[in-house]
Amino acid sequence: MRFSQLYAPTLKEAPSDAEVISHALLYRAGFIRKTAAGVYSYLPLAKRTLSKIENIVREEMNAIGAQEVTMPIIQPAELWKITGRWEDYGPEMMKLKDRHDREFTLGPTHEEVFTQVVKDELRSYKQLPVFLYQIGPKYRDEIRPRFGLLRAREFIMKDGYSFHDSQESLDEAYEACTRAYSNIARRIGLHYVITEAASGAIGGNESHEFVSFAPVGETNLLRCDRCGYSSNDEQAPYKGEYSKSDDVEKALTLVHTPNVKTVEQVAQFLNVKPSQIVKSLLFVGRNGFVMALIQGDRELNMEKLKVHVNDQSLRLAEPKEVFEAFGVPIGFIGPVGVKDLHVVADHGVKYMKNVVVGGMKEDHHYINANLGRDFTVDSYTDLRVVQPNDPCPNCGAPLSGSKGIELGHVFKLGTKYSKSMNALYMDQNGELKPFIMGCYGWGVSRTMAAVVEQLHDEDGIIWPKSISPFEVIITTVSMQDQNQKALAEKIYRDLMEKGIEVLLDDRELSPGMKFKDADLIGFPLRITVGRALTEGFVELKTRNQAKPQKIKTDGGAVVSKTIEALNEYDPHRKV
RNA sequence: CGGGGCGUAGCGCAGACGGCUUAGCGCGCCUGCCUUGGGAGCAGGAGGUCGCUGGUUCAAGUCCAGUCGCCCCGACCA
Repeated sequence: MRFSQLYAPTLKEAPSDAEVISHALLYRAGFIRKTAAGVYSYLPLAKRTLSKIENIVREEMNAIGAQEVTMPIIQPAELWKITGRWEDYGPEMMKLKDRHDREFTLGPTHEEVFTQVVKDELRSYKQLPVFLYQIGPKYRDEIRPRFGLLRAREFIMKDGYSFHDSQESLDEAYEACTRAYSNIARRIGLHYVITEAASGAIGGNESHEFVSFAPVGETNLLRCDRCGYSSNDEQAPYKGEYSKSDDVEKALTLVHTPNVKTVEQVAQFLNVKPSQIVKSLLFVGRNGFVMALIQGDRELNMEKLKVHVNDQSLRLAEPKEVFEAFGVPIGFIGPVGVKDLHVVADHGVKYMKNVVVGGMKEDHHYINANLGRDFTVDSYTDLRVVQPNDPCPNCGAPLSGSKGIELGHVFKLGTKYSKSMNALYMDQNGELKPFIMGCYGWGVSRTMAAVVEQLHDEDGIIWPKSISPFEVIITTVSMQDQNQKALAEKIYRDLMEKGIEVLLDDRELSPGMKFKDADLIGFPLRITVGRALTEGFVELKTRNQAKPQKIKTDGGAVVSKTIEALNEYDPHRKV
């Protein structure tokens, strides 16, 4: 490819809305343009990189016996109503209607469609297991798209689904996919970790995430340096101590706390520690309100609550809803005197005495409230978000925290979808049984951004060889110089003959602009044909190398040195 | 969806209190000359219904209302 013919509009300045480095660099380097909020167009450079990522994913999936298919993006609402996810997934789905007013969604994920396609054809255990996958666009109407490709409303994903007649068979596919994902991350050149994760709205009982390290990531990682445990903070169980109070129960008292709403404000106003307050949060689910109680200095893990009450549609209640139902602003909600309300508490609440809670009356809180005497709890569970320095659930050592980007997610779904969709096969004993299913996602477009987050410097992107749009760029310093021009052309042809993907910068531009573009786009290797040619040399420089090496132009060394440099190239290393 | 903010040339921005006449600046773009090792220089030039609709006014990018779009913060997940 010749740069003069390449559509790669590079920019000196980043657009003002680019918040994160991957967004700014992919934009400036001419990979992407924004079409709408959270919707991006992929230009030729991006298309090349995305294709390479897709091919790596494809090769690894094929290698474990998964078969590629393409399922429709448009899916009928009925399919989603069968499994109840039209409501559960609800607001996050892009919905549309056809001319007959029939409802559809642009697929955010494809469990229903895959199960539907398979259920009438796979009837015997002899036909199992089957593992299918596809690579294509997905649509999620995010509350707030942001961070460019990292949180888009339209994105490219590989999603796979496996169907089994036994847990052991599912375990095998799950293991295989985990290996495949490790290969993918390794071949792309990402630094990552595999963590235990929450399964969220996808459902199921076991789940792991592949998370690449990045400070802008939205996944909170918890890791144990002693035993190697790692987890998403949505999943990690709290295995620490609960502080137990032996204080004598004092008299319940309603106190005036004007305009004092948050835990911090209450603590300050009443001169108590946040750990002496019980935070009361109201959620709305399909059976109405649920009140959750947790010690004031701890964050509540909504995933844990959803699992505990077995309602994935659970969400934090709007202040308006709360006021309409209870006549109290959210800052003053509390468990004392509530009736006909499902109350769930964190284990820690059991051991607290003389706590501060909302007064269920505007501008009032109770002090010295005590469990059993003043309020009751229907059930207890672990509701805490585990934080750095909490003990490791495995070995008890303090956990450390870091941020990451979720790229891959594997789930053991079990029979959630096959049961509700009546997807049955016949086993050896002639019994009809629901498929045991697994589900495996990998974010392809997100991977491109995640790589940029890990591999860049002040000049631009530093692509790993495996997914760089081109492996080599040849920079012709002066297009007026016929010797330079001719040699650049020759190297260009020689490298292409060896199957190397090379871009020839044959533009009539000042050398500065060519160098800047090359660094910005981030090709692994640059061959400069310039002034050194008068002494019979060209220069060879990897993207992360400070100083170029000079190569004699005669004797075919250029091609061999190029191949050598590409093979040794490690984008993570600064040279 | 709630809160905050922004919409002026392809990009980044300036145009306070209502009036500098013809709405500017930098980058980019076009033409010519010159230049060719880190986003060169000189000269000339093109490009705007000031997001849209309505209102106030002798006069509106500028004030008001509505609307659309976008961005940021807020419990989202590939």
